[in-house]
Amino acid sequence: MTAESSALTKNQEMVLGALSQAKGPMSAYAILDELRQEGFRAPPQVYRALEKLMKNGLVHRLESLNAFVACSHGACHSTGLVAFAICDQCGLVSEFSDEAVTNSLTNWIAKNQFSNTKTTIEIRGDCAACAAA
Amino acid sequence: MTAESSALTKNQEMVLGALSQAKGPMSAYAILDELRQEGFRAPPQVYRALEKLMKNGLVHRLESLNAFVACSHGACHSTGLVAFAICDQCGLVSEFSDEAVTNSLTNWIAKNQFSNTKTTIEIRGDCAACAAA
DNA sequence: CTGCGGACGTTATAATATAACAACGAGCCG
DNA sequence: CGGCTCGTTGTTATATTATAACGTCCGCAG
Repeated sequence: MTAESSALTKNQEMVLGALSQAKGPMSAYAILDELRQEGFRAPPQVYRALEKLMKNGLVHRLESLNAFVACSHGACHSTGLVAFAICDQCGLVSEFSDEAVTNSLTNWIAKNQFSNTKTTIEIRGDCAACAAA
Repeated sequence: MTAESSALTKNQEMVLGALSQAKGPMSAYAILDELRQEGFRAPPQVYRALEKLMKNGLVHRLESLNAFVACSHGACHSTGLVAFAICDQCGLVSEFSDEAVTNSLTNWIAKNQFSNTKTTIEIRGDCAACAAA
C-alpha cells in the first residue's frame, strides 16, 4: 500500500493472466470457464477481479462486445482517452490513444460544460489484414 | 416501398413511439413493459423492431448502458460519426456529431487501413445542469 | 484474545438477448 | 381458384451477461 494501487490478489492475478494470454477479448464467462481448472466456481469471483483490475487500469471493458481485454500498455494511467479498433473477423483489438481524437473530444466536452468521467470509443470493422483477405 | 427505407410496421411504430416519448434511454425490457398494455407479450417483438429501427437510423443503441434512444434528428443518415454524452445523474442523452472528432477519428482509421463499419462514442459523466447542482 | 475489515466462496436471481418454430396474410403465378 | 413463397408476427424456451445477499476465513490493530 505504499505507492502503487496495492498488489493484486491471487484471483486478480489469475484473471489478468487469462486475459493476457488470450489473443483477443474474453467474456467474463469465458474467463470463468478457463479458470475452473484452477478452482474458480462462480461468476462473482471473475467480476470482482475484473472490477479491481479495471480500476487499476490493467484491464479494459469493451462495451460493444460485453467483453474484456488486458491493457496493451501494462497499465493505462486512468485519465487519458483510450480507443479501440476491433476486427469483427479475427477478433484483433488495437488499443490506441490518438492525440487529435483526444483533443477534439475534450474540446467538445469543455465547450458543452460536460463533466466527463469515462469515455468509450470503439471502432468496429475489419483490420487491414482481414480486409485484404 | 418506393423511395424511403420502407414504411414501418405497427410494432416498429409502437417501439419508436415509446422511445420518442421517453425523456431518456430505455432498456428493451422497459419498452416491453410499457407496451404490454398495447398487446406486446415477449422480448423478440421488441428486439425485432429495434433491429429494423436501428438499421434505418431512427434509433441508436447506447452500448455502455445496454439501452436505446430515438435519434434526435428524426433519422441519422447513416454515414456520419455520431457521439453521445450521457448524464449519469439525470439520464439526459445529448446526441451530437462533431466535425473535429469525426475528422480525427476517420483520419486514424485511414492511417491504419482499418475498414470501418460502425463506431461507438459515448461520454459518461454529468451534464452542465447536474454538475452545477 | 477480540473485534474489525477485506477478500473470498457460494447460492440464488436479476437483466439482457436470441434461437427456433408455428401461424398468418399478402402477393404472385400456375 | 388453389397453391406457393416470403416476410411479419406470436410464442415458448433458453442462452448469455451481471449482481445481490450472505456466510466464512484470515490478518492485523488495539
